[in-house]
Amino acid sequence: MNKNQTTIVSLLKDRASCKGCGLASLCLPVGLVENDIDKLNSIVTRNTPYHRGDMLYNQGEAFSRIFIVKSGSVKAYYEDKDGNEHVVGFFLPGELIGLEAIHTGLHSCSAAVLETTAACEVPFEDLEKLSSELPSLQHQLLRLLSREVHNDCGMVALLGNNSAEERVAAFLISLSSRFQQRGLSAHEFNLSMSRAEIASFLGLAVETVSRTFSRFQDKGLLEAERKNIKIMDIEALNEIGGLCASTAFQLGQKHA
Amino acid sequence: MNKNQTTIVSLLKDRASCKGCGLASLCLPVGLVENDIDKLNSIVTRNTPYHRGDMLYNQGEAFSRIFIVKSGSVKAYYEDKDGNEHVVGFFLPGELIGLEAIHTGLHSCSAAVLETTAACEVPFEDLEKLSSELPSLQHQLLRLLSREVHNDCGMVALLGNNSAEERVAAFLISLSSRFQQRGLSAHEFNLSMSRAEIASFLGLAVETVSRTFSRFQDKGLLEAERKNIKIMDIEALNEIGGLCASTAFQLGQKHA
DNA sequence: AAGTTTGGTTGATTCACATCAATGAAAACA
DNA sequence: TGTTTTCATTGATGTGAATCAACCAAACTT
Repeated sequence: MNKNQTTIVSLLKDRASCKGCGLASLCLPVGLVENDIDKLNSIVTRNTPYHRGDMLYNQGEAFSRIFIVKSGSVKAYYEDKDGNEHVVGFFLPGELIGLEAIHTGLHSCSAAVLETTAACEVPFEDLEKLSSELPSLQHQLLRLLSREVHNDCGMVALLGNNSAEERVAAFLISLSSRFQQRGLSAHEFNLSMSRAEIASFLGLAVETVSRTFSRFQDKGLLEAERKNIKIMDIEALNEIGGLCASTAFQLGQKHA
Repeated sequence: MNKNQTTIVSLLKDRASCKGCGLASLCLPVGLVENDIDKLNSIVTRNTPYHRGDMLYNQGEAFSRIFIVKSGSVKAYYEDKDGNEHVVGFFLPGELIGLEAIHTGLHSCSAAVLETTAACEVPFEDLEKLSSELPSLQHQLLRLLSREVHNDCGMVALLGNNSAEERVAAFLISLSSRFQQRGLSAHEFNLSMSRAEIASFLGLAVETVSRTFSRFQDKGLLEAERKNIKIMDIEALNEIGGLCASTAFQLGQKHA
């Protein structure tokens, strides 16, 4: 094996480990030294890719592990007694899924994959154990849980106080800024979720979401061609939806 | 000092420490052995009582410590750019306040006391440090953060999908069960928050909350005499509001 | 390539809740 | 004790978004 081959092999290894992961700056490794990242890596499983409709876990299931989106996207939802689905969150790369279940030990919602998605899996017991050995990891885990609380507070504020236009604008702003954080375009992106899923998440009817998209398009704020969204006037959208939940809540990091 | 006096003194000491606190089974000490509770106790400050309107912290303030309600109650809210107040949560004894701020290091909302209230104060740095020494404490801290996520998810579901009647019923059920958990009556209690604060939290107008109370009263589900609430038919209320956010979310522990 | 299904858009109608307005009753204050 | 202020209730009216309904365009079938 010559030197070049060694380099390639080790690069490939890195790509498939926490160390080489491009999301490390958003995820659990934040603040960890290289040696500790290796320890974290040793408790992480990388599954074969999931496809649209695949479930990470189901409502009612026992909690044993958290998932982290590596690429693709995931929705969290629960089914009510009539079997209606209610979306409570969307997850993008670097975001942790399943945190709501630590408390009771049971998942209170289901997590379904929205498109071809890679995810890391971390047994929670192992994560807890390692966290008590590595203060930095404990710190980041607490921060990520807090991020979730923060974002959910923002959603409560949004759903409690804002109009359909404000909700949709806030949703688009949120996605845009999260894509940007991940090195993607803030101005053009594809939605992995349907209008119905957006509507469910925002507490609106599908028709209202559709009409709001059309109205924004008429005003020249964006161009929506099915799943493809081009944001033309991000300032104006921000004006409508960005500040309504106030500067206090940047719904930036996770859902909405 | 005779033996009786010694006993009384140590009892009083206990009352003012985590060890003797009646809320220990809901709060951070869960799962800790006596010796570890003492360590926890050593980083907790018990402030002189707060009064209605006093602030625990203000939106925008730097985060340094969490609060835990010992008696009384607290609301969390944020002010939008127009100065309107939006309630995002109510906290009862044993519930942790300020968790949303760990992530950014800044409080994204304000916390105001609703009635004469005692609260414990825990410097977060100390709590983190102690948590990495005591795995049980780390575990409970994670559980309490997760409880918050869980409850907020429930609120998102409630606000996104349910009618005014369902929201008010769910709110009352939630309070009722939380009072019961704390050894108080599930059937009769006093609201520490105004109708306007309830309305803000539930994303409704004051008038709608008031009318809904009246309608419930007409149906014989409850008797509301200003702040005093007597629940007459908890089953029926559960039927309206309890199951709507499904069995998945018991909004029981924290905020409505 | 025609038929079927699914997802999205648009229009017409309805309704639940917000808003506006007035009144009453309890605290708060002088 | 009267006055002011605040909070809760109830009624009348208006409206934003849900619902109902039709249609269109992709995407999937065979």
